Amino acid sequence: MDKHYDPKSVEEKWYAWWEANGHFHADVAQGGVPYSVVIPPPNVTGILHMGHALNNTIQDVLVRWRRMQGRNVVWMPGTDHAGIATQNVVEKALKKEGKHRDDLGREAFIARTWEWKKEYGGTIVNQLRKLGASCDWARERFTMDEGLSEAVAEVFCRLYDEGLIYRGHRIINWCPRCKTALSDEESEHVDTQGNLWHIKYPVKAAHGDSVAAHGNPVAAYGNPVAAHGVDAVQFLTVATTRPETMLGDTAVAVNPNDERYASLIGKTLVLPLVNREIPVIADEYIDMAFGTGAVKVTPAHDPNDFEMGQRHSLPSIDVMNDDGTMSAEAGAYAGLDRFEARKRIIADLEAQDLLAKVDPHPHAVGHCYRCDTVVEPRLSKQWFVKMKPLAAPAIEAVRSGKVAFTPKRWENTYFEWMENIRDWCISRQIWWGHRIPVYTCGVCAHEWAAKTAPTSCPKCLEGERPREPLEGKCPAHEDVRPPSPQITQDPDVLDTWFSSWLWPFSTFGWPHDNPDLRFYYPTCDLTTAPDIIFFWVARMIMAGCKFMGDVPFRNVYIHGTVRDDKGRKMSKSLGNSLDPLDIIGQYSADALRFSLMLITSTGMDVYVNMEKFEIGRNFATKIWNAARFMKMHTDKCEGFAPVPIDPALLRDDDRHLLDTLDAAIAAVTEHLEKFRLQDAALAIYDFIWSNFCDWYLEYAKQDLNGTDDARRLQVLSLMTDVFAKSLKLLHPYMPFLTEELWHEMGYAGASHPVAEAAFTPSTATAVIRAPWPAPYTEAQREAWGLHAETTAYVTAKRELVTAGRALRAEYNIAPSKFIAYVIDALDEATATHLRGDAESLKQQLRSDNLEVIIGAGERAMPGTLCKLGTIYLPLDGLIDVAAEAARIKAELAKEQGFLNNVNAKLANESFVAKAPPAVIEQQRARQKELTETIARLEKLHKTFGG
RNA sequence: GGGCGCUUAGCUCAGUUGGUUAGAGCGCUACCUUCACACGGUAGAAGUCACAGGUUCGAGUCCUGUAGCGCCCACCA
Repeated sequence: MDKHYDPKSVEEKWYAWWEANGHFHADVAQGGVPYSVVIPPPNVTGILHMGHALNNTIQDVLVRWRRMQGRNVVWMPGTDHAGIATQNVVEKALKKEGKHRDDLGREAFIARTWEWKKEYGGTIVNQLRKLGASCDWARERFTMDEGLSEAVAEVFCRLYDEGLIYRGHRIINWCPRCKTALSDEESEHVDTQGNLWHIKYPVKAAHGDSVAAHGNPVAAYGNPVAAHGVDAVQFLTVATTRPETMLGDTAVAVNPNDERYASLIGKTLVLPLVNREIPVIADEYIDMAFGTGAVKVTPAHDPNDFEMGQRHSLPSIDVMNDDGTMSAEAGAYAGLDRFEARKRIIADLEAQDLLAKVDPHPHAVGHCYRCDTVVEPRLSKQWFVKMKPLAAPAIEAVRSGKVAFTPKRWENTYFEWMENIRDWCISRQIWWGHRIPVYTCGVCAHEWAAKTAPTSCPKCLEGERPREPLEGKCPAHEDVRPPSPQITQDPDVLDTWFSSWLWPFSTFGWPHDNPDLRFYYPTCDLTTAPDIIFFWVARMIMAGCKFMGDVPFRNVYIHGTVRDDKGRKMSKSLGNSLDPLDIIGQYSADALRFSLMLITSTGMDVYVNMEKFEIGRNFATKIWNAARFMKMHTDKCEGFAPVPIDPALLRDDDRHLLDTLDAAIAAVTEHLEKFRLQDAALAIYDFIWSNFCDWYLEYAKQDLNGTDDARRLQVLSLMTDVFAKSLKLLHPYMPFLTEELWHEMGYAGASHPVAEAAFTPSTATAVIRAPWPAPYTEAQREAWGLHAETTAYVTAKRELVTAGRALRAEYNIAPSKFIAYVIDALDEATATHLRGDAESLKQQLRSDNLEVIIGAGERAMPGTLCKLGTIYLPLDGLIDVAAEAARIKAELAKEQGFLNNVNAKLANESFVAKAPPAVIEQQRARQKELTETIARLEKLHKTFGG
């Protein structure tokens, strides 16, 4: 074995080997209890970031653990075509060539995108391999591959035919850079310090008014100086955050109960800058307390205004183009960018003295989640899914517990959104994605949805249109004529998430019934980030309930966000991102995985910096060295083969080791069942490092270097077996290191008599297929003498040894100086037991240059204390007697305080009456212990002349 | 405006149904390069569990309120 562990070569070697040997591949034919997981498909444009590392490590831990438990495990991998994101990437590449997508045309552009996918789409998937993700790569899917596209078409047509997909003319979120509609979820609200501009709208004078007498009142308002010079003009002041939209105003609204404006309702205003006449309307929606209480109504650019427009039959004037520049409707401002137009409009209003005031106003502004451009609410004709009917069963599924969230609090978030769900805008004005399968007949104007491109119009085929007879084909069933130029398909594509929400069943072959789908659906655990609950999790539950008649998964584990050590979200623009591949390069994939798991508690955000990954690296080194140590001894032991446990040869520390291993196995299993991956990792870490390495391996040295061959063989067998089980426990977290050691230690194929089951040939080769360790049976524990007393003895012994070492440190005695100390054990049984083990104790202490004498206090001079009782240390001029007396006095006071508390507790009638017997018993024992300790301390204190 | 989370050792955080003297990692102090490991070992210091009330025999843990920080949702122009 090499002195140093080389993760790089090891990780590459084993990943290739696992894949080549089909260790990740799932097969229905093998039967058993399924454990299925679908990966949250990363964007095909993605590169591995810390969020992926966290998400996929969690999944891989669960998946590997379940696999070892003997479940029939499938981890379905794949990528998302990420409509807008991918199109952006390809457009950027085109731009470098000085081209635009329009130069290529739709078909060529799509072909170009597929080429890009073919060349770069595998990046993230290969990075997942570096992380160690044990996905069933043979099943890898892509949201635009043939099968998934079929599922999308199937779902669209079903919803369309049921009337759950409809086309609507309404205000949607428009990204002027991507030039497409977005769903509400795709518009991210960012708190922004904006302004509330107060603009004065002149009131048009009635006939006979003095202003009207000037002829054209509009002209007068167009020239405020003139207006002022001639007459007093009445104004209605409105407040707005988006002044440029005023060009599209078709009314101003006030609350009908607002006395300030009562007289103006029904009057006409003259819209500044455009001189359009617009009415003052009354609408309950208006909040009298906000702004001026008068609101400009722009039905084409604001959802509320749109609704008001509907209520009051107002026209809608769209003043913007799809790229965010002002449209022809904007008159003099046409062609200007919307923000430039805003500046100009403000300036112009100011020049005409129509800007009453400007108040700073913080508000949330929508940004495109793909390109961060400010989203424009805009009137548009789009496709929508009616969500309420889909939401109802999905709400019930969570309420009834068919789907459970971890942590549970996310269920509230889910309910909140689902109960107030709004229709989902699914059409996108881009090219990369699933084309909306809606067709229109140019002859009869019939519109319908079809899974495959139709060649003729069904309405016309029904006989309403005379048609040519077809040779050899029954016209009622199939039409083989070339596509009719009369039939046109909707140009838009579907929202990326329209394919993602089918992922848990489309990846298993739906809409076709098949064994995989039947066996693996519903999946078990879905692991994802909180920001994706609405985009994906909720919609998957809806789709599962709707199309499969069952939930898509039983558990949803929502993990936290990975942040930098200052708590900021990692982002490219901040430059505070850690690259998982850097961490893997510097510390190893195992270190990345283990550290992440160890520092992340269930569902909480995690703060990371580079140094945090030392934990995992150090742990790996520790284990590597422990293995080297054992290997060194097994190599020395010629022809070493493990022997079965001989109860006659077992000593306390052996029993204690088996005991703590048992506890660790139980704890790890239970924690993993409840998604407590941190606690499970801690239990493994603590067992291997503290119990196995620090205590047992040190303890075992005396036997390994001793002369008793039978005992040495027993100890070696025991420790290698316990180490094998430790590797199994650790394998889900550190797959590479454990696999390497599994082979280095010769566990692959070796027969371990203490192991819980004989390996079958197919499972003997890899830890990944080794069975998850089971706690020992009662019969074994009985036969081996694993009793509670064992733990008590070993605990006593450890404290005793610790006390000896502490003496040296406390009195600052050189390591070279031999110390014999004496212990007066508290209870006789322990003392007797430890005396019986005196020889091994002596050996154990030899390296510390210590020697202990049990229960002979009278012979020695007083020294210090440990929990077991009194420890005496020969003075030999090593101790400052006065200082020691003071120390003991302080100790005495502390113990007396504890005793007082306990006494008070036990004297309390309510406590005795109500506390559980176990707690009372505990307190009684403690009372006894404290009383004895105090008696001893008092004696000691006297000895020191106190 | 609603909802959620956090506040425990110098730092980052655990603490699972309320129950011995509240834990870990890092950092810190002292000693040790002893034949697996200095990415190590041994021993140690360090916390009025944000604040104020309440329930209880007993509260870091349950309830109410306050403060600070953070996140999510929301059409107040």
